[in-house]
Amino acid sequence: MKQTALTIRTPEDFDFASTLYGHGWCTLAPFSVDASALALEQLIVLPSRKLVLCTISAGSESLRTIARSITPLSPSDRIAVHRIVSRCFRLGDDLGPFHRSVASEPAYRWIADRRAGRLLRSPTVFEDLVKMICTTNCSWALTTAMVRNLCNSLGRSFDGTRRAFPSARAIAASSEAFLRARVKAGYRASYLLELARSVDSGRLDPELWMDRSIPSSDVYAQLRMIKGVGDYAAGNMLKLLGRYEYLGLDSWVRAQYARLHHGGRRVKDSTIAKQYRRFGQWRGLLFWLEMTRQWYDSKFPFVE
DNA sequence: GCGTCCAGGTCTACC
DNA sequence: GGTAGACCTGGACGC
Repeated sequence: MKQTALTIRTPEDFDFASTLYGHGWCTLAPFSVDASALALEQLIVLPSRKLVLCTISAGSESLRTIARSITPLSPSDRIAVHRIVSRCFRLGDDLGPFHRSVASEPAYRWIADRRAGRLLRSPTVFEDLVKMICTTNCSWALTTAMVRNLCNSLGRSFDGTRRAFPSARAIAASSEAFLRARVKAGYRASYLLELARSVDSGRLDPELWMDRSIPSSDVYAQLRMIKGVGDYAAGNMLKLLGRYEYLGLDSWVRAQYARLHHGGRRVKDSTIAKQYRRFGQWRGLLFWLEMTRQWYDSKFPFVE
């Protein structure tokens, strides 16, 4: 096994724990967390098709990344690791305007203080989209099981114990019956298969949504055309694309909003939307952070 | 042990 | 455009 150490510089307003634990993505394979070492383990597939197991932790104004691979990494492989880790940890996102806009309000000053707002994402938009569909209409435990099953049954093996997230081609080559029986995706199986086949054939290229010149409303509309992607999934996909104009409401945040603002009484979605309208392009991010504030005040729920 | 409910929703048919 | 019912799974809960 070859080992390569990389130091990846982070922005001034970056915080490792806030990014790692800001939502549940760190618990979805092929991510895993070593809570005692405060490190993220991530198995990634490079453009050269090499598999690299990365252990990422906080350094001094940097991410300390140990990359393990079967064969040595070439200079272009090292650049690819740097690019993928930076993308997952949202190092290129400029949250300065957001932090400055909320710092003037006492209730939200903690967001800038905690350098919160970077939501961990996967190496590809396709991977995030598959995972997002797996969060719909089920418990978080089932989501983690479905994603783990996808990796274990269709992902490439690194060392016999760890498997990467499967490519669109690998999922496309499976079948609905397989995705139901082995992945336990249930009725989502047909959605995942159709999505994977669209991406594999080139009919759909989710990476295009990273282009900031495309209006968010257009990306949202394209997401909503995908079977299995409704308001919740589309809204939260946009957050992973760095677009925060949609709230992405689900039963958990609705209940949380009711607890925080209405003594537990449920309110209409339009009431929630009205409450956050004044935060403009940042409303989706501010909403999510307000709903999860207790995680930052006490303990992140994903820490063992 | 068994039945029911519901969880980080979405789709389709129908009105 | 709004709504009812169906849809996989698995854990929690009541009996």
